[in-house]
Amino acid sequence: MKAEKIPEATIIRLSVYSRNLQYMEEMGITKVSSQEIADATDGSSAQVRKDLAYFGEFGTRGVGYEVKHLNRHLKKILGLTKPRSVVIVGAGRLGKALMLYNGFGNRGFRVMGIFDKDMSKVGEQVGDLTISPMYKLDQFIKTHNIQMGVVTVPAAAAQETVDIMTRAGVKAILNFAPKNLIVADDVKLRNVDLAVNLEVLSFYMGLEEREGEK
Amino acid sequence: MKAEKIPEATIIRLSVYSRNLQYMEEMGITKVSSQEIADATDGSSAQVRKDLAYFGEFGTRGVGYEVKHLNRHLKKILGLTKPRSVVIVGAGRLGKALMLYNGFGNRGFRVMGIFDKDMSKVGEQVGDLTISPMYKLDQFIKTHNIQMGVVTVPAAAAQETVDIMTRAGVKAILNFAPKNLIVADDVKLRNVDLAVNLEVLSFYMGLEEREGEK
DNA sequence: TACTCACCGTGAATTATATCACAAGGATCC
DNA sequence: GGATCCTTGTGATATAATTCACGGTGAGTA
Ligand SMILES: NC(=O)c1ccc[n+]([C@@H]2O[C@H](COP(=O)([O-])OP(=O)(O)OC[C@H]3O[C@@H](n4cnc5c(N)ncnc54)[C@H](O)[C@@H]3O)[C@@H](O)[C@H]2O)c1
Ligand SMILES: NC(=O)c1ccc[n+]([C@@H]2O[C@H](COP(=O)([O-])OP(=O)(O)OC[C@H]3O[C@@H](n4cnc5c(N)ncnc54)[C@H](O)[C@@H]3O)[C@@H](O)[C@H]2O)c1
Repeated sequence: MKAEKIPEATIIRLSVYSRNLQYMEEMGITKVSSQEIADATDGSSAQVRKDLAYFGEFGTRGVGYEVKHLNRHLKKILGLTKPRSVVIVGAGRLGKALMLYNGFGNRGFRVMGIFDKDMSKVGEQVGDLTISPMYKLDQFIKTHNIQMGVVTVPAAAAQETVDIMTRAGVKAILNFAPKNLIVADDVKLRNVDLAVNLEVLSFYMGLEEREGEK
Repeated sequence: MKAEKIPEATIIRLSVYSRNLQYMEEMGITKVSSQEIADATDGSSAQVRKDLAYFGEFGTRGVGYEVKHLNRHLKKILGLTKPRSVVIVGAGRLGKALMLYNGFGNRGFRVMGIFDKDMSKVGEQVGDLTISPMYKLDQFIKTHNIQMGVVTVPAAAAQETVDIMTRAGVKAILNFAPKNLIVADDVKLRNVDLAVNLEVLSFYMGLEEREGEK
């Protein structure tokens, strides 16, 4: 792999390519061209090839890519070959929905625990896990060597939650709370913000509406 | 407003600025500098000013911005002054969680209906709405002039769902299904993909691990 | 083996986005 | 009312990402 810095947009696309290759694999398709990958993921074939070029040469000139082979490499690049252990903190509506989501497991992510502060929820069964109290979180992360945390607590509690997680050793966090969180440099943080997504859509709708007025 | 093309990244940041200005407003803070906005949203002050500059001049040199005034303008830009009506299709775990989410309403989004194909779910109460059957969706969108759709059905059903929505007149779609959807040019689509987010985190964790090996 | 074809891999050109740095201008104080 | 701050607004500059376009190379064919 080249030492070059890789755009995050490339990583996002690799994940989407991999998902589509997965579908192709399941459908029994064995070879694919950069153009076909582009069509399936609405991008350009040049973009597909550029993205892959950061990591090596996976295709055969004049032929294309072998679906299984390419997907195996993409999964390797994305770190999906070794299982990733995850905890969810905040067993509310969203936390439980994520807990019960199947799409999790079949990509190598294992939800090992779900935690909540509310003692009336502690003990409740969610899928095949039981909601645990917050005071057990630190020890749980250390004992089970948890690598990733998902934050589904209210915004006001999000910072204290990630502080506990990172102090215990979590190295990556997916945050659903609408709050800008602060983490150490060696911890990777991503925010999923529903409101922001809706507001971006709302902005573009506004543009169309103004067009219409003219 | 200038006719220039505005980066999507700018729109995303404006939404985040607005959220933080909202908090400031609620805390009684009346003035703020681009630097302070940058600190709250981890960006740079130059970035904040550039973003705002696409839409006009909102500050006072030597002083900064009036929180209320700036936030009012940002909301206007984002189209949050007129209420946006929304339907959710797919009353599963995720659809219900979104339905019951408060963060929706206080930014001008009104969930007007929730639909599902499964007749055993139809009639069920979710918050103050009742789950409706799919055959009513088209008429509902037309009658209530629904502008936005949220897709929380399984991937296999996502394309047919957006087809119904767009044919009925929906102009913007937020899709949670892990599927690349096709929509007409005048319909704005955004995808929220949990798996992609986790995989991006996984990738960066992989980089750290390789560092460690050296 | 030689010839053709198809499609990858990649440097170069283009376009987009972010940062820098400073002149412009309003507020405040004497 | 003039001098002094301070922070905005913005052109210029730097960096990053995408698209273009074509040379290189393996596969298939006869
Ligand atoms: N529900 C959605 O559709 C949705 C969408 C986008 C973002 N979000 C965000 O996700 C978060 C959760 O949303 P939700 O709808 O599931 O809310 P919820 O109120 O249903 O769940 C929050 C849970 O967090 C627990 N909690 C509160 N403080 C805690 C603490 N300090 N430590 C541990 N647990 C704590 C609560 O007991 C509760 O069970 C919120 O930040 C919300 O803004 C939700
Ligand atoms: N649950 C999560 O945390 C999560 C996270 C990311 C993405 N997603 C995606 O969101 C979608 C929903 O996930 P979920 O966990 O809520 O699943 P779910 O199975 O709980 O809910 C799906 C709902 O859609 C309904 N449905 C199926 N086909 C339909 C059709 N043709 N028209 C209308 N309704 C139909 C089903 O009856 C069901 O109620 C899936 O595409 C999933 O991949 C879920």
